[in-house]
Amino acid sequence: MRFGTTLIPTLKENPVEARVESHRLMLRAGLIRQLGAGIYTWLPLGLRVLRRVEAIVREEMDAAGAQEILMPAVQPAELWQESGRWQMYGPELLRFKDRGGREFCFGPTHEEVVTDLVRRELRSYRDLPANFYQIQTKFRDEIRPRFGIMRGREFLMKDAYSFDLDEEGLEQSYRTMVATYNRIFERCGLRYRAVEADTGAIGGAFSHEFHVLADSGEDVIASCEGCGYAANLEKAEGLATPGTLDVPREVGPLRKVATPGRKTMEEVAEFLGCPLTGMVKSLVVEGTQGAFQLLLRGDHELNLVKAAHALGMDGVALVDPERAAELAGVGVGSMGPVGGRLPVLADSALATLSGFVSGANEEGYHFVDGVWGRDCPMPRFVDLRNVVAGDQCLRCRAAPLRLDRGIEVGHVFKLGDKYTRALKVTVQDADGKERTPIMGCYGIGVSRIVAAAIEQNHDELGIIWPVALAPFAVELLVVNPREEASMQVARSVEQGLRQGGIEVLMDDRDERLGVKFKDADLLGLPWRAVIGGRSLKEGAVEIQRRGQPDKERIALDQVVAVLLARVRSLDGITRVNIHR
RNA sequence: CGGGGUGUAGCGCAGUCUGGUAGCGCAUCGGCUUUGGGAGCCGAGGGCCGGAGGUUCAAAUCCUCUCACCCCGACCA
Repeated sequence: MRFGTTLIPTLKENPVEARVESHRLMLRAGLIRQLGAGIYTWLPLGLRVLRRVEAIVREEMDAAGAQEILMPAVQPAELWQESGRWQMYGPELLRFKDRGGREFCFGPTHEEVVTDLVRRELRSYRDLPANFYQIQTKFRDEIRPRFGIMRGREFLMKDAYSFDLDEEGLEQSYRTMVATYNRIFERCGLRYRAVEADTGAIGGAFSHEFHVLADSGEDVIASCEGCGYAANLEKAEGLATPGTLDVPREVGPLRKVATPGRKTMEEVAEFLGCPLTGMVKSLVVEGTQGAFQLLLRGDHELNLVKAAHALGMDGVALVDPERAAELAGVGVGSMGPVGGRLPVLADSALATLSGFVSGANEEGYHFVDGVWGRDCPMPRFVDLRNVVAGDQCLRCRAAPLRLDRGIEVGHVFKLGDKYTRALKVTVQDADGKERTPIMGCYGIGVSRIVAAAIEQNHDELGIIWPVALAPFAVELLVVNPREEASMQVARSVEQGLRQGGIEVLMDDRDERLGVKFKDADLLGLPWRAVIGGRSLKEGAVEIQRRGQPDKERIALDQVVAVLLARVRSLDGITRVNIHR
């Protein structure tokens, strides 16, 4: 492909609206253009990357025995009413009517459609297991789209749905998908981590997320360097590092001390000379089952997902200070477990505390030397907090947890019979009895992978594509395209590489050299070959790996062979063909 | 949804407070020079000032309404 005749509108300046590197670079390198909030056009170069991700996903899904289909993006409301999600889904679901006034939505996901398909077409246990997937444009009317492609409203997703007769079958399907996902992200050349995840409202037993590691990631994931345990922050459990009061000791009687004007944990800790780890923090949450006072160690953070689970609610929210004061009968800076009026739940890390400091449920006072069971009823201790770096791993108890930031690019989970039951799907088993199949569902954010790959692979000059995803493996940079001799060399190298199965981008623009170099750095193709100028005079072509400082001169008759070998060996990754 | 902000040439912005009929840099087009890291000089083209209504002799500028987009906080591939 020729640079000069392709729409690659690179930008010299940084777009003001882009806050993360991937968004900036995708705009600057001319991969995408914004049409509306969270809605983007993919330009030729960006589309090629998208197609590469798709191709890898397809190959691996097909190899795993999944069948590709393509379901409608527009879905009738009836199906969603049947599953109950028409009411449940909320404003994120884009709804509209056709000319006849019939209601539809633009699919944010396709459980209903695929389940409907299966109920119509599959009759027998012999039709199972089955796994259908598609690569489809989805739309979710996000509260706040941001970071460009990373959190757009319209996005490209691979979604797959497995159907099995029983739990063992589902387990097998699930394992296959986890293995497939590992291969997919490895082939993409990304540094990623698979982590255990919360199953959310659907409540299935098992769920994993796949995160591309990047400092700018919106999610936090915890992992153990000893045993390999990894989970997202919502789910991760750890053993808190003991504080100074976590040792059995003689504790005097409960004392009430004046702490005028001290509200925050830090203020009280400093005033009383007590470590944060010896303090009990009270937070008020409210949900469908009412309000509760949650207790955490002074240095810990509440995890709302865990709180909801512990309280048996779908979700809970931290209430604002006014509401908290109203519910607890005392201001937020003065609450404590001793003599409070709300039902209490305590974080496990508090169980070993002897002689804690807490609010006295009286404005301007705190209690010192509180003891569970003596000064207040023994609370129920459960995991309520976010782990912090350095907590001990609960699985192996031999190594600390570390925290990293990640971008969620894949999610697999066991759905169970939620949809097959709601839509009354049955197949006959070997005994002729009707059985309800159980489902697994498996998503990959295809377009998000493109952004995540850039987020993970760039420098101050531009993108540094992993070979597997690069829109082209090689850029041929023609120093002076008006020199017929240069162009002849360029064309023959281009042809040689193409015959070797590698597509190239030839920058044949009549631009100043500096412009072409800058654009080459920005686009970030893995190899750059400079044709012309001083090297060509010596019968050579200069090649350079993007991101590496050293340049090599290769004799003209060797260029094609060398580049082919280099591209094929890079990262040990085979590039797949994206066209036809 | 709440809070803040911006819409003026393809991009980035000034002009708005204090009304007088639109400007700068980059990009584009032409010419000359230059040619291994975003060139220099000369010249040119391009703007219903987001939209609608109002005030005024006169509106990018003041008023009202509206639309879009961006940013900051609670949600998710």
